[in-house]
Amino acid sequence: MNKSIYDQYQENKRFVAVDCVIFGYEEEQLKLLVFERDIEPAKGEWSLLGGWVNVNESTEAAARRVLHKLTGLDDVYLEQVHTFSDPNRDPGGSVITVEYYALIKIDDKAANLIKDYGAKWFTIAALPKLIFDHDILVQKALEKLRLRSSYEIIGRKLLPEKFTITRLRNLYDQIFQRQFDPGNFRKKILSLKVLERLEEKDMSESRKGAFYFKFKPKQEGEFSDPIFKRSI
Amino acid sequence: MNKSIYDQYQENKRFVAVDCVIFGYEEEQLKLLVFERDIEPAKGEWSLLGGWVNVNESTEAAARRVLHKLTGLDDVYLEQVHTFSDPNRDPGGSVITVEYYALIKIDDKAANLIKDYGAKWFTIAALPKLIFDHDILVQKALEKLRLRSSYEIIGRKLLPEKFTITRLRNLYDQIFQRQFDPGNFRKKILSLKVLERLEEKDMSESRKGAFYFKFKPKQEGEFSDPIFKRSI
DNA sequence: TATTTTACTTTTATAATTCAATTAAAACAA
DNA sequence: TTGTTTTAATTGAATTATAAAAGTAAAATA
Repeated sequence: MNKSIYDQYQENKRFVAVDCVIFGYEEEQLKLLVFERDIEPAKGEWSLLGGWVNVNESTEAAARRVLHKLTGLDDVYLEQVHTFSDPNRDPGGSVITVEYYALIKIDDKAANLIKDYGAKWFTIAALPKLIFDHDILVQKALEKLRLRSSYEIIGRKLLPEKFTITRLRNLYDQIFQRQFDPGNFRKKILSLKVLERLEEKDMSESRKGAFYFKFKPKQEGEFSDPIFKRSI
Repeated sequence: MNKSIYDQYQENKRFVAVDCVIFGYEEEQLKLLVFERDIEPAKGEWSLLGGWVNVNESTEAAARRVLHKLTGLDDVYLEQVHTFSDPNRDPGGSVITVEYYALIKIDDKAANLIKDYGAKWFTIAALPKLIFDHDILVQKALEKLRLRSSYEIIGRKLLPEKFTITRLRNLYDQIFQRQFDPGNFRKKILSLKVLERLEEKDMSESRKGAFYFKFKPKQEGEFSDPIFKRSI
C-alpha cells in the first residue's frame, strides 16, 4: 500500500493526551476529583487526571486505562466531551487533549488507591484553580453532564443501589445548581417508569421515613425528549 | 523547562486530521458535500473533506484552512462534533480525526471552486457509501446539527438573506426528517422574536404570496430551553 | 397524647401544545 | 365581473404540561 502521503506528514505528528473530569456524589454534594500534578511544568498545582494516548490505542481506551490505574474500576461510565488543540494550551509542548467525563461512586473501594495518587474530592463551589485550560474543561464537562441529565435520568452510576427520591432530586439540584420542586420532580420521575419502589424505607432523614427506590434494568432508547423544560 | 516526560513520548506521537461534514440547503433539500478521494488508500471512493492538522495549528484552524481552500469562504459556521481515534479506523495509518460540521450557502460563488475539487452535493437520502467510518461521522454530525437546531433557530448560515417562514419550516422538516405543523411552527418561531418581517412578498409559491422575513442581529445567550418539545 | 419533622400527595391556576378548522389574498379562468 | 383555486396565515377548542402552594401521612419524641 502506498503510504507516501502519510509519511510526508511524519514530522507533523502530534502529542495526544486524554483528560478526565471525574464526578462523584457524596454527602448530598456533587464532587470532582482533582490531582496534585507531579511533573513539570506546573508541578504541585491542581489538575485533572490526564495521560498520554498510545499509538495503538483509542482515546477512550486510554481514558479507561488511566481511570483503572487510579481507581481499580473498569466499568466506569465515560462520555467524550470535547477536544482541545490550541498549540499553546500546554506550556510543556503542543498537546492535543481529548476530554472525557466519568461518573463513579465515591463509596467504592477505590478510596485508598485514590488517596495514594494525591487526589482529592472537591465540591464544584470549592474547586481550586486548575492548571492550563482545565477550568474550561470542567465547565464543558458540566454542560455535557447537564445535557445528558436532561435527556435521561442519570444516577445509575452515581447513586448507590437503593436511594430515595429526595436523594435523586438532590443530585439533580446539584447538577443544575437550582432547586427542583419536590412534588413536581417526584411526579415527573415516577411518570417515566424507570424506577422501582422497594418495600424498605430510609428512616435516617425523617420520622415518616422515605421509600427506597432502585433503577429498573436499562432499556435502550428510553426517551428522546427532554425530561425537564427548564433544566438547561 | 524540563520536558523529559514529554520527550519520552516522542515515539507515541500521532497523526491528527480533521474531517468536515459540510451541510448546504438548496431546492428545499438539505444536502451534504462529499469528495472523490484522490489519494490511496481508497482512491476514487467518496469521502468527507479532510486534511492534516499541522503542528502549530489548532484543529479548528485546520478545518477553516481546508474549508477556505475548497470554497474560498472564511466566515463558515463550524461546530466540533466528535473525535474518532480507533487505531484501525484508517487503513493507511493510525490517524486520530477531529470532526466538525460546517454550514454554507450553496448559492455562493464557491460553486466553481468546489467543482474543481471533484466535490458533489448529495441529499441525505441519496448519499453514497463513504470510506472508512465516514458514514458514522455523518450520523454524528446530523445528531449534533439537530441538537443545535433545537436550541436555537438555525438558518442564518443556510438560508439566503430573506426567506419565508414556509422555507424555514421546510429546512427544519429536512433536518429532523419529519413534518412540522405549519400553524404551530409559525406561532413558535414568531414568539421567539428573532425574525423581522419585511414588506416584500414571495409570490412564486402561491397566489396569496408569503411575506419574506430576515434574521434580526444575533443576540448572545438568546435561548437556553429547547425550542421544540418533540424535535429530537 | 400533642408536637415535630420530613415524606408524600393533591389541588389549583396558568401556560404550552396539538390538531383541525377557518379566513385571507391574489391569480386566473369563465 | 365573479367564482374557483391555491397556499399563506390565523383562530379556537381540547388536551397536556408546569409551577407553586397547601394539605395529608407516618412515626419518633417530649
